[in-house]
Amino acid sequence: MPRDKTGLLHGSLDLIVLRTLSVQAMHGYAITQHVARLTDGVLTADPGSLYPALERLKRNGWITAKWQQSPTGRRARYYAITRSGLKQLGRETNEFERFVDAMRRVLRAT
Amino acid sequence: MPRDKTGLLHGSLDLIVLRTLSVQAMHGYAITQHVARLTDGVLTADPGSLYPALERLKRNGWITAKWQQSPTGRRARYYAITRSGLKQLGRETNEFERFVDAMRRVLRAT
DNA sequence: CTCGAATATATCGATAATCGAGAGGTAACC
DNA sequence: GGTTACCTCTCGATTATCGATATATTCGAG
Repeated sequence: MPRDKTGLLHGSLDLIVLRTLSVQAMHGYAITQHVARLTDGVLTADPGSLYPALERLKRNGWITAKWQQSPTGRRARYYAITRSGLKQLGRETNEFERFVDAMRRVLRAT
Repeated sequence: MPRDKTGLLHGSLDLIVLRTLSVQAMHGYAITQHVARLTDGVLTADPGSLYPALERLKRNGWITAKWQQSPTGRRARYYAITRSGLKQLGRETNEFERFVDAMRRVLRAT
């Protein structure tokens, strides 16, 4: 599974996680799989980045965590997005679009 | 002049600089102005990030530096992209597009 | 003539996010 | 019994960005 190694992921992992949880509450491992499958491995949420990120988001009140049983019977920590997390998702999505627009302007300049 | 503060710039400054220098050789301060004007201040190349970045790119052989007179009569260091810098620009542009595509897939997932 | 704004380069330390490499453990399957 | 898939979590190293700061020159306004 290819890693980022470009540094581009920097600052967008939170957005990825918030967006993923806005679709459905799920546990960390499921987030990893979801992102890898959606992007054909272009983006990955590695444990070493994901769990700190989840802790960060929780600390900011944008997600909640609760232990549950996964469909496979094992215990897993389910993360759900909060109302303020949804607002944050909106903000970060806008920022991302602004960023991409600006980059496109630079990349197309003559 | 608004700063990034999202972390999104992380990893794309090199691309911005290479692309800018591919248009025309110029000095650091001119890069700062060029990027700010093109993007309406959405992206900035602050001195504290720019000069280390230029040094980094030079170390990799992607740009060259040479002292010259600026149109205003002051001495300035002019940076020019090299052939291998152009190749690197191509690679980084592709990576960026791949990244944006992947992000879009995540942001549009249902 | 003086003063501030614009031009221009550069360094330093703090910050913070990512990543690699694990460690630990359960369940299922061959 | 061994391997794979599932699932959480921590630690240290790395690295880029950023804010602040220093230095110096040129130009135009008052």
